[in-house]
Amino acid sequence: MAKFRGVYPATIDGKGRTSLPARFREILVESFDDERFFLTNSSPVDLGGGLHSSGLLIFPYKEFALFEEKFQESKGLTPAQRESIINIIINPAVELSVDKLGRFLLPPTLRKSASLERDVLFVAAMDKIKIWSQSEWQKVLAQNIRNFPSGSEAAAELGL
Amino acid sequence: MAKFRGVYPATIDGKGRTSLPARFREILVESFDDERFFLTNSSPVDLGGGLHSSGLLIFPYKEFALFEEKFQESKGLTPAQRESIINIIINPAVELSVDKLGRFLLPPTLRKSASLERDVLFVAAMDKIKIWSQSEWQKVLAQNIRNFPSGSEAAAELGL
DNA sequence: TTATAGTTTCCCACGAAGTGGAAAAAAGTG
DNA sequence: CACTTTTTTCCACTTCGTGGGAAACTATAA
Repeated sequence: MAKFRGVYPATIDGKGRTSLPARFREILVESFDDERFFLTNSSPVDLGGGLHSSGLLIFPYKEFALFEEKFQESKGLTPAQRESIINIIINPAVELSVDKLGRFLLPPTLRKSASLERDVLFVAAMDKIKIWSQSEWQKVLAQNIRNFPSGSEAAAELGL
Repeated sequence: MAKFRGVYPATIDGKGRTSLPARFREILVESFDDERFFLTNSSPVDLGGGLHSSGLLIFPYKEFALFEEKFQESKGLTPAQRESIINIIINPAVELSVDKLGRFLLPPTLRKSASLERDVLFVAAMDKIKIWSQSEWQKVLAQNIRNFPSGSEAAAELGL
């Protein structure tokens, strides 16, 4: 089953709309046979200056139900953690689908909580898609690069 | 099973396409019997002025699946390293194949992250192929040369 | 209930980007 | 040198992304 792959730039227009990259629309219907999806916050990340929520997350329709199930059944979470996940991920999630031109409206509250302005990136994440501001994503990558130089043990172990 | 061998120059055209050297196309179908491949970032390298990601990597289709498996099973990686590999190598990877003239489009995001302009090199790397800007590759080689002077222990040990 | 403002959706249009192929140019081969 | 293969350039066509007008819908207030 084909997964989402690749990173695509996009912009948010004056009305708060953005277009889901064509490739991701295809995968959505071909692999998840449903063009509906859920949009919600992603988990907060620390980019040096404290923890914030700097991205959004798209779940294919069915995947979100699976996620909720997994969450219900998971045993390793403290009550505080459960509450966080409910308030950040589960409750704010909205069901959406794209219009005839492949676009959708980013609900203002989600958009604000991820501080998305004009230039964003759609980043494949296996069976989900992340939406990040381009500048914030650069910071994540810069951090990642430091953890993973070629010639490192990690690289050698994987034949890279 | 024949591996990729040799270094070939190539150029990127105005639309961002480049042609996979004929020899590599042959190997791809003869040794890996599948003309599809995955293109992604290579691991970051320090060329003196800090770490960046200066090349791309082609995995024959099946090899990429094997790589993902190896990654899943590998035990020696810290969570930070795992995240790095996911964000740099795995998620940005795209499946491609060449057109009837042997060309393929370098996806803009990958192209930018490796800073590839016009003149590139296709460099054999066992069961993978690297794509580097010619100028950056010179720097890698210069570095390599310093680590391996003729007359060194390393050279003597191998009868070189 | 109706008026009004604000928001969301639909649709058109244009420019940018991607795809494919013909043909010229360059490189490789005997 | 002549011939074949590969690469590059160029052009045509299609698809995709973006901006904007206008219609539909929602919410609030009169």
